Amino acid sequence: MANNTNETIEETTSLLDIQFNAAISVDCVIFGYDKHNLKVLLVKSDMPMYKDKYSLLGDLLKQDENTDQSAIRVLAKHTGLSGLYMEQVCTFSNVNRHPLGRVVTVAYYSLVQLNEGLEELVHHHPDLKWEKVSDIEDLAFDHLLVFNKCLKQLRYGLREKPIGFNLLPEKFTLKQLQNLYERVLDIEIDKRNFRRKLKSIDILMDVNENETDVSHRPAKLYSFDKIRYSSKKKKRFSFEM
Amino acid sequence: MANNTNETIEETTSLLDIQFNAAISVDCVIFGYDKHNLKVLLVKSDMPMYKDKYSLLGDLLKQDENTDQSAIRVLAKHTGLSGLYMEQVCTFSNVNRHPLGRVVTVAYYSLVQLNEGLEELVHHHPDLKWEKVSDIEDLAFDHLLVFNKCLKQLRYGLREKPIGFNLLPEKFTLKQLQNLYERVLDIEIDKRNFRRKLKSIDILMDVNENETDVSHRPAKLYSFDKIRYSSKKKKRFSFEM
DNA sequence: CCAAAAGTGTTTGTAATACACCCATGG
DNA sequence: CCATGGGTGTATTACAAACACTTTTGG
Repeated sequence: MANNTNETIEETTSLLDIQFNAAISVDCVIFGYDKHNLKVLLVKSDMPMYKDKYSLLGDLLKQDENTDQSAIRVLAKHTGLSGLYMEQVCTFSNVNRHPLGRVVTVAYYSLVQLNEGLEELVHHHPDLKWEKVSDIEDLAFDHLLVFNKCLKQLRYGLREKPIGFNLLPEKFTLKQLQNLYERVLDIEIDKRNFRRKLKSIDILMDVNENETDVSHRPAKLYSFDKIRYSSKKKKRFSFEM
Repeated sequence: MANNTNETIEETTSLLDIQFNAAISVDCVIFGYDKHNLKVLLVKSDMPMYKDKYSLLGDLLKQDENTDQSAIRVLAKHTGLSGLYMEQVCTFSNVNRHPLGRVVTVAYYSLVQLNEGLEELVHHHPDLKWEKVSDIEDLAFDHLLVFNKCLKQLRYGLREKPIGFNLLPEKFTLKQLQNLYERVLDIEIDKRNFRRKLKSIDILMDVNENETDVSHRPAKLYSFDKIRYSSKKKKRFSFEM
């Protein structure tokens, strides 16, 4: 794919040169879950026409990276974390979506467990905030559109793939997992049915530990068993509930 | 979104100007179904390094259009048709995916019923061909990747949304519909179960006509009842089978 | 011993699967 | 009247949904 002749390069460099080029950006909907609420990391817009509005975290694509790499870079820059779960969602390209020129943006969402460290982020960076998903009403640019699309894809994926674990600590209780599903999907789930479902899917590992520091019967802790999951991945099963 | 002050324009035009820009293209996986096979419209690559290979139909994004419009334009140009079912699938942006320079491409798939008119297309345009999906092994650029992703999304969507009808004529028999599911998903379906399922979903309209020109009992013709479908769309139901 | 949440089974309805014969038409 | 594919029903099984009480711990 890289050993083109000089001839070819000349021919097409010119072809592409006369073509319209656009800036390409990546926008990340960074979902954080703090055991009660699903939140999204937002940054105060630095554009005069969008002052007082917040926007998603993003950046322009660089010459030596693809959009996945760009998204990883944006995540690392703002959260300090790498290896986060991440999905490309959709590309937005309306002609006037960006007031400063033509910018086509590729949207990603990613998932992170909102611990104290991450909550603290916003104290050092006053332009950042974790906004509850249910409180998001208005964003700069077309970012409300982008956000809605990403939220939809997250909800969809949560029913079909074991991605929810990315929003929880390594070890968690069944109640925490159920709460996650209830909060993110905005539904109520019967405790017994939920537990039976999880038992039948059989992708959790009993870590033989209990919750601590609770003033009632402590719950057992589990972790997601990636290995067991991949071994049964072939048969399509649904997380539907 | 369009009344920026001069100040803003100056400030950011310069900001965007110094940024890296890339060409943006749209690539369409145009699926055609001829009652026996699912096929894809391909065009012989005009690039020396990919001679003898075929590629998807695509074009570079123009200044005054978004990628949806660009895809519609590509579809119209090569099939002469408009209003085809179409979905954005994914964006591919690897640095070296295009030998002539940096081109980020947005992939779409679309669905069309392959009638004689469309089959004939390829006689007037010797560079075009309808290739059976099962025969596609190698394509120019990263188009095999693009194609595979689009096929996957088509199969996925077929199980969840009533999009199959876009591959059939307005009026069709239940057998034709079943064949479509079997061929596209590459599975076998029990005739009685299939028919019961469709009856329960209740989105077909009996057009009170029969097949003609068959040397056996003619089958009843149905059409997809869009209105009835949208009226029950709220409850999520699955085309799963 | 009390408060609080953890943990557990059964019943009922609904949808998926497997399976075989009669019917209507053209030739 | 025969060949061809169209059209139909039932029994079984698996899964989803609804629902209430006992157990364990901390204070």
